[in-house]
Amino acid sequence: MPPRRPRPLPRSFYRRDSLVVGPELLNKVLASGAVRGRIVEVEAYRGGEDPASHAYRGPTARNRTMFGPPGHLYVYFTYGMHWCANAVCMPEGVAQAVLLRALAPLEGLAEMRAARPAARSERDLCRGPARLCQALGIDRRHDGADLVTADRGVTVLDDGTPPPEAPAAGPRVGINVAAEVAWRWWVPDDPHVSAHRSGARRRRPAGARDPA
DNA sequence: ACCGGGATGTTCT
DNA sequence: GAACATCCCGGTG
Repeated sequence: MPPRRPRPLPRSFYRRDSLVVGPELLNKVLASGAVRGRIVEVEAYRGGEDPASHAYRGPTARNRTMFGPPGHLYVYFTYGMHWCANAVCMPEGVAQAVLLRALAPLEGLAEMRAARPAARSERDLCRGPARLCQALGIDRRHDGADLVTADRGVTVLDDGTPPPEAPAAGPRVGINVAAEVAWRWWVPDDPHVSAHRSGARRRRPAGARDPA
């Protein structure tokens, strides 16, 4: 029983630093039409100051949405098969964003299951940045979508649930630089938070031989 | 539960 | 050619 009727976050919410927006996005609701989930895990990326950010070396065709106005969705393709989604922060020209890493499914569970046949449980439906995009049908078509006007059906809603008073924090997942900063936040004890895979899993180059 | 390896293609060196 | 803001499956404990 949410204290009030869900409504999209205003543009001003996103116009701030991703280190502030990140933890404040916890417990907001990501909606793609009628398919919805509560945001339980996020990470901040900070453009030119952040070597792990796609925007670290300046604008490219891929990352241009990050340099655009706040409150839009930056969707990128990775590992040859997955889409991941971020909320763009800060005024136009400053490339910051918050990666949406996990949701607790709320509505449209049947559609999520149909979109994610590999998920073995409700818990796995949106546990991970690419999984949640798959569950909500987010892909290339949504890069640049406006979260405030919901021009492509995707938005972030405030239903009155406040962020956790003391969000859990730790290093970001899956990166090999700037691993010391704790720019990942999650709702403490929530089972839908993605597993932190310890250590950088380095792929061996395709032709590399084992040490004899 | 935890771990390792393969999938798959765009982007950048 | 290598890296990549990942996921899935099959192995083992």
